[in-house]
Amino acid sequence: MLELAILGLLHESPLHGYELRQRLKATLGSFRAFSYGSLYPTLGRMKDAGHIAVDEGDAHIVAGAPALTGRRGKVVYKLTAEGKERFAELLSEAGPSSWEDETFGVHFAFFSKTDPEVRVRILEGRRSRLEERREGARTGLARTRERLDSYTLQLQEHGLESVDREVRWLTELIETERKNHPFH
Amino acid sequence: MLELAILGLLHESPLHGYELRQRLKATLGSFRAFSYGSLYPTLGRMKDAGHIAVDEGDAHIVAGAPALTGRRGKVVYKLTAEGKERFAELLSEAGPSSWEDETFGVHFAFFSKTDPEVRVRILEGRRSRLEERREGARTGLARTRERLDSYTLQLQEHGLESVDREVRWLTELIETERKNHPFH
DNA sequence: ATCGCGATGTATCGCGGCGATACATTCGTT
DNA sequence: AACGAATGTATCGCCGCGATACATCGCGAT
Repeated sequence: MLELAILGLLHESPLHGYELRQRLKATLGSFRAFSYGSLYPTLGRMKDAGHIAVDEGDAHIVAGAPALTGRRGKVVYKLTAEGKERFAELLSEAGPSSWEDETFGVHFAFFSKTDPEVRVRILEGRRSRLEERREGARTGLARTRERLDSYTLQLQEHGLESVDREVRWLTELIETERKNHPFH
Repeated sequence: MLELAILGLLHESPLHGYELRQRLKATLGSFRAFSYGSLYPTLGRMKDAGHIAVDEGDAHIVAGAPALTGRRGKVVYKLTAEGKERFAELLSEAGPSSWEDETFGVHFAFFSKTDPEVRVRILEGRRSRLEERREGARTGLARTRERLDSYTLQLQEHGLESVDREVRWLTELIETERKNHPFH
């Protein structure tokens, strides 16, 4: 999931870790963070997979100095050809079962790079999954309403409203999308 | 976090894993799930910690049968005295820094077992953290508004509205809480 | 009667994200 | 010149997740 975001950002220009995180915050805003504890391991994996390449900045390591462990230079990451392929692949996937919920937001942030048909598919997929979830929750609530104490009840009703709001938001987006791309 | 929920449920009656998960779904509803991949390891940890004890149901293991690895009986978990202490401890913690976001919902679900003063403290803590986050996001958005493409923008604005809604919800809850417990 | 299927039931695996932490450098303010 | 905030790289252990495996049980259809 972070992978998708990183590929998307590097698609525009090479960046090093710190910058990447700033851009991540700016792009995803309030709704998602990503700590360094996610970033660096993910970068490592992507590098191993050959999707990104590193440009070790000026390392400045003085050969003579013994046991000089510190002194790290900036490490700039850039997309490889395989990385671009991978990005396109992830953008079109819309993974029905697995990678859900949070992933949607990340993908949505890169919608302008996504094929219009795929956009609608993803929006509708997300919406129908939320609707399922909502119906399940609704009937569950109706069945157990009496047995729940007031706090649990309030929590669930709040949750339901949130899901409902989300569904309405998605519906608006889908309509707009259809208006702009009337075919499919 | 799951730990808190488990302690809360076992507080009422002993349960085995499957039941526990059903109750988890019923109590937390739409907003949180917890898979078995979380449940069983957590139960294991809690058992090691001495917070719960197991009542191995009728095991039905026939001694004579060689290499009969299968045939598992129900495993019933119940709270120990230490577990009850642990539950009280977790309920009062309200962990300011670390365990946030999702944790709040779980804790809220057990609010009726939480001290009224602590309830208000937790609600206010959650609200102020959300407000911080919101202000950060707001100023960030204002600064970068021009540079963002329309999808990113919509995502962030939707996120902001959601946080706003959440804050309003919390404010209502706090007021109700104060009305019912005018002191503190 | 039995066949199969969905619900009940326990459990593990590897992946990936998280908060905390450590450590080094650079830059602006006092 | 001293100091703290921002910049910068990196790792640690914890925990939750989806997938998967496997076994039993009750029940309705053939």
